[in-house]
Amino acid sequence: MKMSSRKDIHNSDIPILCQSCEARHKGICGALEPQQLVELARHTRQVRHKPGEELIGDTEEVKSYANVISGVVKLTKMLADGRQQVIGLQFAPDFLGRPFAEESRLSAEAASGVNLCKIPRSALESMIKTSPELEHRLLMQTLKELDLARDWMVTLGRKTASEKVASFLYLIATHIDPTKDIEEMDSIKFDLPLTRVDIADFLGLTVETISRQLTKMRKDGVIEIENNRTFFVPSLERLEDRCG
Amino acid sequence: MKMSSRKDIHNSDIPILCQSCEARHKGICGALEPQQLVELARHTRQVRHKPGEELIGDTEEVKSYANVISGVVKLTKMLADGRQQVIGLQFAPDFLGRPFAEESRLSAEAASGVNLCKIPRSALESMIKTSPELEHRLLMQTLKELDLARDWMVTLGRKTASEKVASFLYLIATHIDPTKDIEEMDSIKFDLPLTRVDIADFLGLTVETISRQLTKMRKDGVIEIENNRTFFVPSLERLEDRCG
DNA sequence: CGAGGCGTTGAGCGAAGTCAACAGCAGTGG
DNA sequence: CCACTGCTGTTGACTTCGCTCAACGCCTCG
Repeated sequence: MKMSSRKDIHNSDIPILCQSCEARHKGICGALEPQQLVELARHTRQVRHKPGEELIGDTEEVKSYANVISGVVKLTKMLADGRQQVIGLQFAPDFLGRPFAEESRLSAEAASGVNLCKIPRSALESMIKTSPELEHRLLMQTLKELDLARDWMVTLGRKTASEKVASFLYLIATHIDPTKDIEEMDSIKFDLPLTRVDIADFLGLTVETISRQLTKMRKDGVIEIENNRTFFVPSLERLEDRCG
Repeated sequence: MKMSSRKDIHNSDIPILCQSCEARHKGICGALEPQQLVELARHTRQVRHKPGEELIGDTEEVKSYANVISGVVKLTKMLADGRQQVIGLQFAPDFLGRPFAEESRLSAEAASGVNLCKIPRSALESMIKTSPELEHRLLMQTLKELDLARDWMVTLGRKTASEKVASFLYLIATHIDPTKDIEEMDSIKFDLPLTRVDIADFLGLTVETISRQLTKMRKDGVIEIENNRTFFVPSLERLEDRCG
């Protein structure tokens, strides 16, 4: 069986699943033979979710995986007494779901409007058995998420409130539009996919602190805010300087 | 080629590499044919490290992977101004190293005395190409680490100082001895593999706070301390109650 | 119009940080 | 042998950052 070259595989910025596989080299689909593509397409379907809709609940049985086509998905965990922590955000073209787990150990919720490409668990797992390349891509995606989680642990553990907020805005600014090249940008305008409460839960802070820090950054000219949700960053570099 | 059953594979509590492969079913070795085992043994070698020795530095080129045979390895990241965060601990039989990365994005240091089974990067990566089962085990290990990292994000972001310290002690108590079954234990005695400074860097706190919280837990009878490093937990259940 | 959700701002408080002193211990060298 | 140094850990006094509580403004929706 023909396989794509190692070089291609090392590119971690690829969707794992993708129903419309025009750009085969960018998807998991790139690892599949034509007949496998047909097989895949028989099982996947695109679904749309409104902001706030729960995609999968804690301790819920995992019945399907998905690929984020557009929008932002929020992953959260809760303590027994209700304290909540957002443990990750997923942007297009991330893979959604915990492979080989009987049940989810976290909740996933649409933060913004979200388009997903869903595939039943059994279908993906049986395709993995026949296509090692598929599993390799899953491994690359998981390694990428582990890297991000570890970066965020530094933010949670060792940064001040204002550094945390700056880091959050920087993360969103550089991930919200998967078509843009981060290197080539200086200023950027975007819509926040999260409420202030969500941001607080992501950063381990309170809403009030978020609000105060945003006001401070606005007064310092690092950001401009329209309509509470639309942000403009005149200099990404200056924002990065505030990330600690 | 014969492969072990899916059921076996789902057991995440297996060493990935293991030079002395007597217990083949427990290692990555279980995925290999006899002639591959011989091939593996030609490349691996066991090394011993004293506490505090650096195993791999930030931005250092990755030349080999390793499996933790005994002891505890501390993974850390640092901010530009020197603030440090411990982003993970690795116990036997964890796999050490970031597959498919050109350079390390973190530092690894022996926290206690550590025995490793090292394998050159090229040797492992070429074996992966011929044995998909090997890659599957790597995926399972990475998923396990991702789960742990996300659990710890909740601790870092949403727990109080005393809950953090309790959570840390609980983590150590339940992981320090890989041969013990957690379910069957109530009381336990163990040596801390980390200094107070390390604990502080793991929990996003200061040494002073660690010290004060430990003193408080000792006065409350949740723990007993001998020689600063040797801890006794009379009731794991009571410790767990303090984890939040 | 009022209700409810989301966001901002202020006043006061408290948990954790900072700074400083000190104790215990291992190593070292006169 | 003891003085000296350096490292780790503890404790106390004081400060401060971020939390709590409360009020209020601004939307949207019914």
